[in-house]
Amino acid sequence: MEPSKDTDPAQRILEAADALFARQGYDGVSVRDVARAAGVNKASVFYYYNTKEKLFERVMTRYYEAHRRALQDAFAVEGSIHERLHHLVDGYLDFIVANDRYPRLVQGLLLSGSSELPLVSRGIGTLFEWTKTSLADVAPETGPKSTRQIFVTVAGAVMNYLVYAPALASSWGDDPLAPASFEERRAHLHWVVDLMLADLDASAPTG
Amino acid sequence: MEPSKDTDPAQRILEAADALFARQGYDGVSVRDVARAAGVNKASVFYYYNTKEKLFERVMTRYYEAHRRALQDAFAVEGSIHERLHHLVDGYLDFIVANDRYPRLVQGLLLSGSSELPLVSRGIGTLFEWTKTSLADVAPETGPKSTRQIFVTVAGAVMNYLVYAPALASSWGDDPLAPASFEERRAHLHWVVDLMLADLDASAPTG
Amino acid sequence: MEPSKDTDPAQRILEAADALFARQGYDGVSVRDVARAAGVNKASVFYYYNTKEKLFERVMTRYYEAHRRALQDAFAVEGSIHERLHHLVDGYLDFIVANDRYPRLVQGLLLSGSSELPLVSRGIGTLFEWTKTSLADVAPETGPKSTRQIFVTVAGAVMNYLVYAPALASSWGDDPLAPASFEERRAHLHWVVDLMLADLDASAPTG
Amino acid sequence: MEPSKDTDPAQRILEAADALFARQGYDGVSVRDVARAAGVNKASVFYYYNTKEKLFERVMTRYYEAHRRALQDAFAVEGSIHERLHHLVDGYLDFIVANDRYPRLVQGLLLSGSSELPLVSRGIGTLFEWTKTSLADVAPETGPKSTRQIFVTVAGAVMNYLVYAPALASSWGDDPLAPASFEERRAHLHWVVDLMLADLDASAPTG
DNA sequence: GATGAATGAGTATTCATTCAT
DNA sequence: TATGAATGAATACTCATTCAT
Repeated sequence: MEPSKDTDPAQRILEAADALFARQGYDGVSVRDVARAAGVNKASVFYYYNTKEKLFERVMTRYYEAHRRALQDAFAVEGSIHERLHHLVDGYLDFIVANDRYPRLVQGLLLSGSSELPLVSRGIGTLFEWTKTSLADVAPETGPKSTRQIFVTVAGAVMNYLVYAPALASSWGDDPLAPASFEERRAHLHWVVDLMLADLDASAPTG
Repeated sequence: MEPSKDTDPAQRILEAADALFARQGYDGVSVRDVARAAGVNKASVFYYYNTKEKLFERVMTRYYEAHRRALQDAFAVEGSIHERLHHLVDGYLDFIVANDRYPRLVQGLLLSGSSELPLVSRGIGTLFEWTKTSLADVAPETGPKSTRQIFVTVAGAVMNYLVYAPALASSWGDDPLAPASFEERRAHLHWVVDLMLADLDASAPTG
Repeated sequence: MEPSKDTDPAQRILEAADALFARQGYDGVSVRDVARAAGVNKASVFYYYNTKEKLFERVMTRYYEAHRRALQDAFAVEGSIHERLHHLVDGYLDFIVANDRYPRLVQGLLLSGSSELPLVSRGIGTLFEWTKTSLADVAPETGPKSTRQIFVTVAGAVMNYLVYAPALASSWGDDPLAPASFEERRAHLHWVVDLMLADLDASAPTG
Repeated sequence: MEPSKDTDPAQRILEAADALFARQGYDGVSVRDVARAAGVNKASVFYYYNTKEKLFERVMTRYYEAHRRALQDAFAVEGSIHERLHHLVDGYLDFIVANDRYPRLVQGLLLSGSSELPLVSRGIGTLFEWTKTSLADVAPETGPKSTRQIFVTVAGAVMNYLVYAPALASSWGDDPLAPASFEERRAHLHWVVDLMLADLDASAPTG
């Protein structure tokens, strides 16, 4: 947990900021906290990142990049709609598992009314567009079974799991953050997606 | 939105705090902000609520109360499992629509690592227990189709809609906060719940 | 320790203020503290005593009165110089024992550079004059054996005992505030006074 | 008295705090006062000393150190009991004269019921132990002529002189803080100590 | 006679940020 | 490249006091 003194200070600062922002939110973290956690002087944080806000942006930008790449890869796979959607969900979930601070950071942003909100919106928008493309022939544009409703449900089901986990831990049984729980979650999401797709196929066999 | 000078100042403070905490989060709001928004002296906030934290607790307690009542009523309805679950989802959604700041407040709490977390956990836990009772004969305790997975998905689908709304607005088409959108959302949730219940019935025809 | 609700509120306030000022000093006590300890509304303190400062003055005035009376009585006794001085010391000590908050209050005043200082000075001055009268034929006006030096030593020896007591308790053995300790102190003071008087008699047998 | 702008700010702050705390007591001094008196920004006080309390502790610690050294030196001197006690009194008095704020600071502490009280107690306790050692063969452990009674009288006679001085000034004649007055005081204390020792020798001729 | 409500001025402390070195 | 020193503005909170009732 101690910052290894021999790595790039800029990197150490970024990593410390990442962890702290995810745990306590933007307002809950002071530059002093970050500096201490990174094992550098407070002024160094400003030396490398100019302002607290820009530091936060850098933390987020890394994730946006990784997020975009992960979903692009997942989307690029060939196959049936079922297969492609499963891939998308899996890719999303894998990304979240590998970057488990991301959901908390994004939600924090969503709640703060920050000026960064457009960036998040754009990220979500892109994902939404891909989903729309995937489901174009299957789901309607509006209505209870519309892509947009499905999207919110599934995206929320992926993201929210991580945010709710601490509050669920007590009534949950197993640790919701243990690998086994993640696999159960993945299977659950596949089940839900399959149910929706099957019903869409059945009710609109025209596509 | 301007505070009507002739209503109870304690109430005006509470309402202002409610709005501000929901919009900017606990750390993002200063007592000065609250006082200004309520049109009272800063010291008056302390006169009525002693500390910022207690003020926040009062804001939350009101919601917890209302939340509990809403769900209790929804749960008390007789009928088949389908009907009862629909009622539960409807009650939840109605509550959220009527108290549209609540999801943001709760999420803010979940993200801040605040000391109030246990209170939220308890609230979520209660709701989880009711869901478990409702689904006792239908869904297993663990696995992809378990009550706990269904619970996270459905509860998240209800709560998150409000949190994501601002980020979705641009790629959404209609305003996600318009009454019509809420009804579409409600129908969607019913659809999803029905799909899951139907599949559970089919795969475990014991009920 | 609870204030008996049926006594005069003005009295209850005065008593509470007395105890608190003695324990925590003027600045260490808030009007809220006094009101709470007296079991009255904060505004009542102002109703009866106008300001915190005037309340403090009232607390002190009571003591000045009692102090003056006690010493006057002690001084009025006929007899030899030895006897009169013993009486003075005894009267002083009795007064202190009966009003054990007084030394702390006076010292607090002395240290605060308060505007009440002249009042204290006057009280001490009176006592000094009496002592001077008593010793007029025995002790010189200046020098190591002067009345003024004797006065400071003896007065300080009486007053300070109460102020140092809490700090002494640990290395003392017995409780310095127990009655037996007070009697030991009294005997000690008599011893010291007698030693000084005897020496004065011996060295200046002219009086 | 004006802070010379070119000396170490930390030192200037300490010196200003020292003077102010001695004059007005801990509660009577605000950090703003200290900063202004030291000619630095208010935040600088916290930069150097973290909290008002720690600043105060630093002020006191310096004195404790000096106090301890002064008395240790005074005690280390060889000679008869008379000589050693004279040295102790002289050392104490010299220290007080050189550090004339110390008595007021200590008394302020004694009167505030502060949490630092144990530190003062320890300081006084050490001095008491030395006195006990010095008088072991001469004075009893309890009773009117006991070391503990002598200690309180003499220590109080030294310390209190400085605290009473302002209140005495008017009825005193000369300025009690003038060097000549201090020498008169010193001689007086020697006289008193000698009287007590002589009497102890006479009544218990074992030494 | 007594008090609930209200407040302006003040408290200690934290913060993001700048800058000389 | 890195940092110790310094600060203006803000923070939560307390206080003695006033006043309408």
